[in-house]
Amino acid sequence: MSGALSQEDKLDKRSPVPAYVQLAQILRQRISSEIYTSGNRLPSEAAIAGSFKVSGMTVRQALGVLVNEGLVERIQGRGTFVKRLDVATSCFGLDSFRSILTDRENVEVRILKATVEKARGKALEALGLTADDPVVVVERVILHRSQPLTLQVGFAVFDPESPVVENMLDTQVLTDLFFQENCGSFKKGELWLLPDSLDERQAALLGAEVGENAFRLEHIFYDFAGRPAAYGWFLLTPDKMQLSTRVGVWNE
Amino acid sequence: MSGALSQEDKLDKRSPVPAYVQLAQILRQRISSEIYTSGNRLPSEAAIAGSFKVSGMTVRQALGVLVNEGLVERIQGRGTFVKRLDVATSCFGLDSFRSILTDRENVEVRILKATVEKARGKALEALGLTADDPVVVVERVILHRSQPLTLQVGFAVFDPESPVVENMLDTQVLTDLFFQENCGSFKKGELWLLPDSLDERQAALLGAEVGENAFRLEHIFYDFAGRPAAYGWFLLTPDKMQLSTRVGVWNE
DNA sequence: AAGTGGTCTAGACCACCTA
DNA sequence: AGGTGGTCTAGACCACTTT
Repeated sequence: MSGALSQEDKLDKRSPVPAYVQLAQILRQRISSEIYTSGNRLPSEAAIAGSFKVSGMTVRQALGVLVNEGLVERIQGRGTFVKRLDVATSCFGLDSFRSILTDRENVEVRILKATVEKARGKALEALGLTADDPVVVVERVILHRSQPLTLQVGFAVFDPESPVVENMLDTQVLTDLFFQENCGSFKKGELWLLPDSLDERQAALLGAEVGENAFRLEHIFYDFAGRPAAYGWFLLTPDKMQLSTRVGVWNE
Repeated sequence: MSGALSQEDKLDKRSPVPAYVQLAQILRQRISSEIYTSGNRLPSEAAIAGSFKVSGMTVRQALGVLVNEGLVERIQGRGTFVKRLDVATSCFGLDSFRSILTDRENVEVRILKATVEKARGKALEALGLTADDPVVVVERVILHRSQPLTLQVGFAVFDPESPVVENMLDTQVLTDLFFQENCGSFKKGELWLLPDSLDERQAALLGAEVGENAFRLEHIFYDFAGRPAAYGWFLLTPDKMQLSTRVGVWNE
């Protein structure tokens, strides 16, 4: 067994796999097999560089990979340490939602409502408007393979000269936030995730049961002048958007 | 105005702020002010290095910062491009939950139940046991400033020699996953986030209303042999764990 | 004082893309 | 062929921590 180990403990410099990736992999395995143990120090950069006969920069790059994976922590003047599992540093991505939306030929958008109304409630506040300013309101159901995927409600400041209004009325725009194809008009955005449950109308539109638990994904986007320009939310049942994340050593 | 701009377009090499951070900031502002626009190419590494009189490595480091922020994308052979806003690349962290749990002097754990039972249902499946194998079941309420924060239910394989069982019965262990102080016994873990609503008992324990929407944070942890060792979940109302994230240019 | 990681230089060669 | 980013070297100096 130690033969197999020492074999993996050398870098193949002719390999197309970069040296720093190979090195990261070796160090990852040493963490996984408790050669380097939780809370303890790894050898110094110089020591690793010497033992693998690579430059300091290559070691640094390999350790950077492990830092990004949350496996180690580097402290100036002290060293590089194996991190303990830390649930709170993990984060939940929207990949499963995106993977459905990017399947474009099977996605269909059905407009339920597209009107100009007087602003009130949360949309008024989020968009920084004064009472009764006009806002564009759009409500859509997005379907995937003819099955309801999500109900989307959006509000935008009504400004006939703004491209945002055009975009709001376009069937594509909000899916484009995910398709990443037509969203140069926003500088930044903020998103919130909330637990919710479906009322009668929402359940009917999504083909789900009344009271069923769902995610509510709220969003607000700002234009390049820094003004809030679009506010709204998506309603999604959790089978349509699985949120999961991993911590610790998975890529051994 | 152009005077102010050109002033910021030089690096202060005597500053304690690293050159690559200053450079990233300048490039970020150029994206924010649409000097570099969505979808278009930035100057090449060599061009940036020349105009700021730094080495290629410093430019590379600065661009790496912007890549991590999701502002630009680098494509080998083509160049570095300003990314359009992309909701689906953002992710939700558990910082707000952690910030409460790490306020240790105000956190209190109240054990509701700690028994050994026969495995069944989801815990049996998650832990890879066969029917009626014994499992440790622990149920707790965690309070912050004497207010109920979360209800936690955990299952662990019953193995008298395993430190996990000891830990499960310890009032501290699962909060330690967050405190990051006593979790060297797990190699990896997986987490799921789900929308849920509180039943009568849960609502009473959490001082909330029956049917109120809540997050359910499920977790499973594996020991260094790769075996599932602990499964369970947290129930939390969204006021106790705000999940938000940002995309685009925020640090101008 | 010695050891650690953090920044930075000034090159080199390669893989990839576009023309 | 020429330009782009990706990897890598072999150093240098600095800031920080520990002894």
